[in-house]
Amino acid sequence: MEYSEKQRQIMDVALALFADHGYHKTSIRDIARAAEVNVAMVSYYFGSKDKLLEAIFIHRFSTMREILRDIIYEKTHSPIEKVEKFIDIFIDMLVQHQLFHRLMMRESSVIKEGPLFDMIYELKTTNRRLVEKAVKNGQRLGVFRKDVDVFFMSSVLIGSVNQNLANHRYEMEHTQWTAEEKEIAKKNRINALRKHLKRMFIAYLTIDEGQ
Amino acid sequence: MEYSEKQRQIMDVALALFADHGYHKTSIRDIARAAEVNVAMVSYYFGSKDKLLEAIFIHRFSTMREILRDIIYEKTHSPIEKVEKFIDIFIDMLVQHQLFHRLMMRESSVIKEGPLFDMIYELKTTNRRLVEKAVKNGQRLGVFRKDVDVFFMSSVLIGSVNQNLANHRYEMEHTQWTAEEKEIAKKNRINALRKHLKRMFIAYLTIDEGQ
DNA sequence: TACAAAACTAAACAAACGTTTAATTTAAAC
DNA sequence: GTTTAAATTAAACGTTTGTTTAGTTTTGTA
Repeated sequence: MEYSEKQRQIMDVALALFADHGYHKTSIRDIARAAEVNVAMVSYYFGSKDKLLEAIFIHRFSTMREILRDIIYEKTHSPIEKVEKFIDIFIDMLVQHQLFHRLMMRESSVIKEGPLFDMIYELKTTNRRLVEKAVKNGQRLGVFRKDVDVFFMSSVLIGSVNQNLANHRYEMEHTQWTAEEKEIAKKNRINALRKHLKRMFIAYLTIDEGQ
Repeated sequence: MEYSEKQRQIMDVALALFADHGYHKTSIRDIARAAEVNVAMVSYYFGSKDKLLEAIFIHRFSTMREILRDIIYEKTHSPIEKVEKFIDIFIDMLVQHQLFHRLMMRESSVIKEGPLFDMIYELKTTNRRLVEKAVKNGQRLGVFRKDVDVFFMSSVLIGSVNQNLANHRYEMEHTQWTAEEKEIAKKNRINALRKHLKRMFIAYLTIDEGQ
């Protein structure tokens, strides 16, 4: 699916507004105003507001799919390195697509059917399968323990990163830092997130039960 | 603040609809129909739709505040037991108030000011302070490591539980189990969540760096 | 029973919503 | 330069929205 510059402009503006104020709170007139186009253009190009959301999802999903697919082909030496690499790529992905990620997380709690539901379901399943693959690899090599809950692990991965970013945004609302200071604080926070998430996962995966 | 039976009925119905379909997607007429009252009653009792949401938040928050406050007075023997107890109470709280928790999580991403923002901010801060207290206690007794990131830990706690419950709901949409079977599956899932979350936290808190 | 306050109702309100229409401008092709 | 299709516009469409009004019923009190 190819989009003209104007179509992409509408999609980008809509994504930002949807992420900031929610899908239903954002009106087509809000989008048109921010994108500096006529209100009729959204229907003209995308058919409807729902279809616009769907177009945004399809567009962003194809990128995320590629990133997740690339994780498999990452050549690493040990199972631990593989887990660390996985976490790095995963965090990079969510940070890079943070607006879309926020939108998806928010709407996923009320979407119960249709193409968007299927896409989100696919993403969650893919994510879980990749975690499972990495875990089983480590188990086969005798590095990881046997009784690891993959459902739990994938929940922790996406849930922790998501909550960490959300909390950080919340705290930033209370500060009066400059944009530059906020950028530095964000980088530090993400680096801390990487470090502790890796440590926590590896501790959970390798620790001996016999205490 | 005391509410009559009818007022509580409206609040309960509204909470369920808000949690299931989102605040902005749910109309006052939807609420009135489900609660079997006249549309004007919502404005009559609560003033406006926003105030109704606020009333729901205030009402549920007072309960959650009490639960979190009780955690401090939990008498336990060791720091590890304290962490385990904390996780148990926390999960109990989110499961018991799962509708409200879903609503709060969803709306917290778009609420940027006002009384609801302040309440959510307070809850996050309280939660983090309690985690900090438990961690420092363990550090003082030489059981936990020194370089623990409390911001990270509180994010992992709420994020993991939230994501786990959300994923479980997502998977349930695809099955055709009976209500009873779903209830059993849910219980099992929550028990697994308890077990693995405790194990993971304790592994992260106690493991030696010198590997 | 009389009365005042509270509870409740149907109807109407203006505003905002997503979408469509009909007309006009722009761009491309011949 | 003419023609044809695409892009763009302002205006209007019918619904739905949250809220208010004005009137009725119920309830509690003296």
